[in-house]
Amino acid sequence: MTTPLLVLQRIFGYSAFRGAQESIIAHLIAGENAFVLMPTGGGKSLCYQIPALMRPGLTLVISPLIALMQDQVDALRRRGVPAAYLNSALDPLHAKQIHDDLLNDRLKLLYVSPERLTQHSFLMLLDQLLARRQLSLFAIDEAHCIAEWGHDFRPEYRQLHVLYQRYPSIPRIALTATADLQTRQEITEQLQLGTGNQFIASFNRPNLHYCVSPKFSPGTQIETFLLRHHTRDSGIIYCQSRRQVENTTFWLHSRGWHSLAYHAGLGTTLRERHQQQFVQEAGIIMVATVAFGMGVDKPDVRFVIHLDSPRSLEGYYQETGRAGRDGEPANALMLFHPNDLITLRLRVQNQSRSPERQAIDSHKLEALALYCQSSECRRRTLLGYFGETHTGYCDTCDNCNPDYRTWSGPEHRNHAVIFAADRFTPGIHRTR
DNA sequence: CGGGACTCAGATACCTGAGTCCCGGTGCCGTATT
Repeated sequence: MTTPLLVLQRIFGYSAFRGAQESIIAHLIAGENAFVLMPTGGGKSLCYQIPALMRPGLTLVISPLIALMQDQVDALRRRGVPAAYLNSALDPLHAKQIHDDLLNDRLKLLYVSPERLTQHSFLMLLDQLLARRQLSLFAIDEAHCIAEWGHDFRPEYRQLHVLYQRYPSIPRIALTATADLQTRQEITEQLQLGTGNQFIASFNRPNLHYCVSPKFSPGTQIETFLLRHHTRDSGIIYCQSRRQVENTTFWLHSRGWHSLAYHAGLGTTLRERHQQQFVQEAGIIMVATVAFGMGVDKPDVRFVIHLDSPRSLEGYYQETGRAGRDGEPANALMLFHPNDLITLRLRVQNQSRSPERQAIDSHKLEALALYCQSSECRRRTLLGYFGETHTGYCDTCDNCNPDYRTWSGPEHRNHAVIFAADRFTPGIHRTR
């Protein structure tokens, strides 16, 4: 008789479970639903992969990106686990093969996108598996996409309720590393997970150090920060627009920094090349839009700079969370100007979304505004937003420790004074 | 596209008007075309 621990040791090669992994796995094996919130690198995947191997039949994993599916399936196959994905990157012959494998119970895990899942033909296939009692578990990876993308960008993310409506007897697990209270509620409702099945780890990342600096001369500020703290480190600079990415990359390059651009307008080949370079080589600065990050596995990212304000505190946490996954100290610097907020507020107002949705977007944005303009411990504010209490005085943010206020230039104390005294110099502009 | 924000030059010490620039970002899927 095999146990989860034996599977963990024999298949995955770890000696012991971490955090809540063991209880989540036991929960799923017993046929219960689960909502799992765990920081990146906390071992989320194992929470459904081990039950997948211990329960009879197929575990279906809903994943947002083809690249993520490929990474996961490659890793599983290397360990000898029969896993596959079904998506548009696959040629018809292979797709047919997987179809056959599914009907003959030769696969333990199948990865698909929500778009694939909601196709009629695919649901018919699942119906067949259900009828043969070959359907074991549904796992929704990166479940925050339901709230983040489901409302306009990828509407199929709001149709995942088909899982419990059509297959009520099959347990569901949703996993993510970032979700505020609102997002958690949305995921739980959308997938009917039940309120008693929540496994929520701490959001605190003690090795991340936070600073919000008034933005008055972004180029100089970035360079000061890099020269003082990160002359040879890998890091990410987040911008709001593709144009800003281009300009900043060009500018950094002209100043002798090894920088690469990443946004969805660059084309698949170039994006893949840049991402691979960033992961494999040391000391590259990736200048990127929100397109960059998900599924990027690089433990030694030493800094994340926000050149423009993100549109929510949730997004900010997610993006800064890509630094310091190795547990070593890493810095999160935000260059903030109140004008950025004005633009974002207008954008929320002008969105053609329901009043309820606008209220939620607005709430998420105002949480960020509070964070930027607060003189309280950043860590306390950030954790408080996610419903966690922290005593404050973390000593590793600019509000707790004066040393952190000089990251990108002279010490800043009061945003209002600085913005009254200085005229705002807009973003870095390419010289023609 | 209309309109707001910014820059710059010129006339005149703070303001005006013309010109320029900008107007977010994320990916599946399938079908049509080289």
